[in-house]
Amino acid sequence: MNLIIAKEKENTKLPIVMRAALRLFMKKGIDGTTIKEIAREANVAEGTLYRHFKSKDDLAWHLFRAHLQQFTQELESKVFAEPTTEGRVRRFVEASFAAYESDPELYTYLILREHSELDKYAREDTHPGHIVTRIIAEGQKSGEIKAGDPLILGSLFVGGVIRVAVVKMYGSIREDLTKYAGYVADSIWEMLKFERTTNP
Amino acid sequence: MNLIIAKEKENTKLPIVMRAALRLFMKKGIDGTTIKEIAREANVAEGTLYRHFKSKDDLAWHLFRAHLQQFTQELESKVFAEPTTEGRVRRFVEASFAAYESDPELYTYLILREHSELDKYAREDTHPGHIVTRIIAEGQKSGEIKAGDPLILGSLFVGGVIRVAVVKMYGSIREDLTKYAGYVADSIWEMLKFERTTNP
Amino acid sequence: MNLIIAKEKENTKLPIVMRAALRLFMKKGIDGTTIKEIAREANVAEGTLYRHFKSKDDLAWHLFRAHLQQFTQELESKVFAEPTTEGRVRRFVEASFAAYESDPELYTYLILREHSELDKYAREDTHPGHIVTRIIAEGQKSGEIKAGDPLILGSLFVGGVIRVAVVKMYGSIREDLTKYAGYVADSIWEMLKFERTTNP
Amino acid sequence: MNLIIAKEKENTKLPIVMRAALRLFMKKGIDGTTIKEIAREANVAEGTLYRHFKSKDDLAWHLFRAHLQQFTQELESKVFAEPTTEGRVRRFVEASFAAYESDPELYTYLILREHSELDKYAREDTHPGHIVTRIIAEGQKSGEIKAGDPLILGSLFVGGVIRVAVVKMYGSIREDLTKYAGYVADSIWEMLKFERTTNP
DNA sequence: TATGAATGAGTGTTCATTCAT
DNA sequence: TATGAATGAACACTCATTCAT
Repeated sequence: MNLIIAKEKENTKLPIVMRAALRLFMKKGIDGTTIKEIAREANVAEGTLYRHFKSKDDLAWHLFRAHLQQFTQELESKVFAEPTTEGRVRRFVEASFAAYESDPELYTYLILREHSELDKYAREDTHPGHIVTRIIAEGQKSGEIKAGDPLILGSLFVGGVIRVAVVKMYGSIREDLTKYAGYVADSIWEMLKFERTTNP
Repeated sequence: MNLIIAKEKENTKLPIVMRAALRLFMKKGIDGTTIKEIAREANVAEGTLYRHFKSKDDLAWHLFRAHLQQFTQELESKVFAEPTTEGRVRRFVEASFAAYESDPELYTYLILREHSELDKYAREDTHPGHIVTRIIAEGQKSGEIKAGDPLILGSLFVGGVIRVAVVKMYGSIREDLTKYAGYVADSIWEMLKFERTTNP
Repeated sequence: MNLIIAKEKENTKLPIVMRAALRLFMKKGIDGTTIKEIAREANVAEGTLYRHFKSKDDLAWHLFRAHLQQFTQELESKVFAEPTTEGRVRRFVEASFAAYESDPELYTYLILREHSELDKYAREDTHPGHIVTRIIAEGQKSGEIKAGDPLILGSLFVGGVIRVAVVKMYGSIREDLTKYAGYVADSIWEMLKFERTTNP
Repeated sequence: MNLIIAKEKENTKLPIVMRAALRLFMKKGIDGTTIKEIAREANVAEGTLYRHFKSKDDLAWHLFRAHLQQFTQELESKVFAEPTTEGRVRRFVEASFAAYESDPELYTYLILREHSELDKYAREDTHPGHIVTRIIAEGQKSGEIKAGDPLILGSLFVGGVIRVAVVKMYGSIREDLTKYAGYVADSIWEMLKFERTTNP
């Protein structure tokens, strides 16, 4: 997981600018970050930003949209490569935690922070929450997952995964999240699975 | 659940101002909201705000801190009035959903939005996540909850609850959340409970 | 001839700001004048301008439109109070020169400078040129003025008057323009009048 | 009448750049036009402009000065080739209108627009107004033109000619100006000529 | 000669805050 | 207590100009 847009124009200052903006947006929010700060963090003149983006909002939006889309697509293809629902749940958790660890700044910006500044653009349609809903819905059809509104079950699932990452982000967890992936996946599976009544 | 500070001085413009600020902060973030907007929303002159608060930050912080503390305390006493862990889980879910429904603006401001602007003040110590961690830890001691890092299990628990509220906030859920409380509590309990092996 | 808008709110800094802006716009053009300069000239903070006008353009436009309209209306009523066409021509010249001398800054801003910045708004409809065209047209109908396109004759008339003021503005003329009014009116009248062929 | 500087180096991008700048300066003023816009209009990179001109001001000034000088000189020699004053007046009007029609953009830039941005350079010395003043002065000496301040009479003369062109520029006149040259010249001559009293 | 990314001083504008009324 | 005009530092953004390629 890495800044994809930045790779297009590698011989300009674009990647440096994007990484600087990402770091600051993540830490202080979009409204809370000034152009001056981004320029300073990137060791670049203020005007340089405007060669690549029409406005600060445009920068924030590109950073958000393109990467979230890519992340969600990769996640989706990984997850649905698994045949069983239980395997899919496990994969989702593993891939999410791996993504966090491989680029905590980007993952935090995309998934963990609520950017009310971006509400004016539609934000929900590419969220990984949709993948989870699909896992649930298909699992219910095949009888692997218990009955219930997929939106609710999906929220319990994805909310748990996100929250673990948030707690790590705030510093309460020291170890690599991937260490917990198995345990987390098992726990979530207990919640979702269709309980076959055992015979007397 | 109601704006308590506001009740202290009912004959001034304070409650109107606070409610206006809350609504705007929730919708557009703290940095994204201007004093002018708050004044306009409250039908008050700009200077008037400074009779009641030292600064915009002060307003945001009071709004946040006092209500979060009150909310967390009420929640804690309700939850631990229950003797069994399963009952506590149920109570937590019910009270959270009820709080959302009784004042969605306040709940969103306190719990659902990440306010990076408030990071300068400590924010974690009064979060309902702490209640959950305590439920888990005590439940493990009494053998009702399965083994595992309470921080992780607590995150799965509280993350699920929060996520359901977020999804409702974004408009994907129509019904009153309290309708789902039982189902959600059951599901979470499946995830947390100590599994007694049924057979010899 | 004086700043009319400014009179509405005499206890604010509005009149000072308008006069300062007028002076600078006249001297350096609208685009060539900065907000900082206006503020400095008016001994006022930059932000103050924005309490009274939405933008620099808005200021320039109000300054232009309202005063041009008032000037044109006053001129029109003065001119058409005269019964004869020759009297009207004389009145137009006198009133124009008097207006220049009573407030050269305002007259220059309104009439003498071409503000390409204001082209986006319609500019022609309230110009004194329209008065002149009407004088000509009515004079032709009554037989006092010779035949010919009123637009052309009107342009010769008003262009001459304007040019005299421009030359004075650039400093080539020392005396008060009103001194020349009679001579100028006579000259223009020679150009416009219907020439009765004198009998042998 | 054509862009002469442009002809010097016909194999470079210079003429295209100058024509583009002229068009934009005329439409939006010098301050109102950016280097980026000129470059875009000329299909040239921004940096390219600086091969040919030291600065934007330099470009504007060259465009103005060289062409105005050439225009004025041509006009002057045409006018004073005429022996009679009445012929000179006629020639001045004809040549001015012909110049407008052959290159309205250039004529507008040179004569019709007031460029306060160029005030820092002396602007008056090559203006066609000077030709007119000379026509008047010589005509008075020879008894063909009536008494009066040549500056005033000249302003009435040249102001009329300019105003007709301005009105055409703003679109109120449809026909070719040269069609009106005779009528305009006659009218102006009525205003200027020495009136011989016809009878005893 | 031509390019266009980079620069940074400067622009118009915003906005939290102050203060005379 | 309440007002809203005034403030000025800070903001997002522009643009003439430079420079490595």
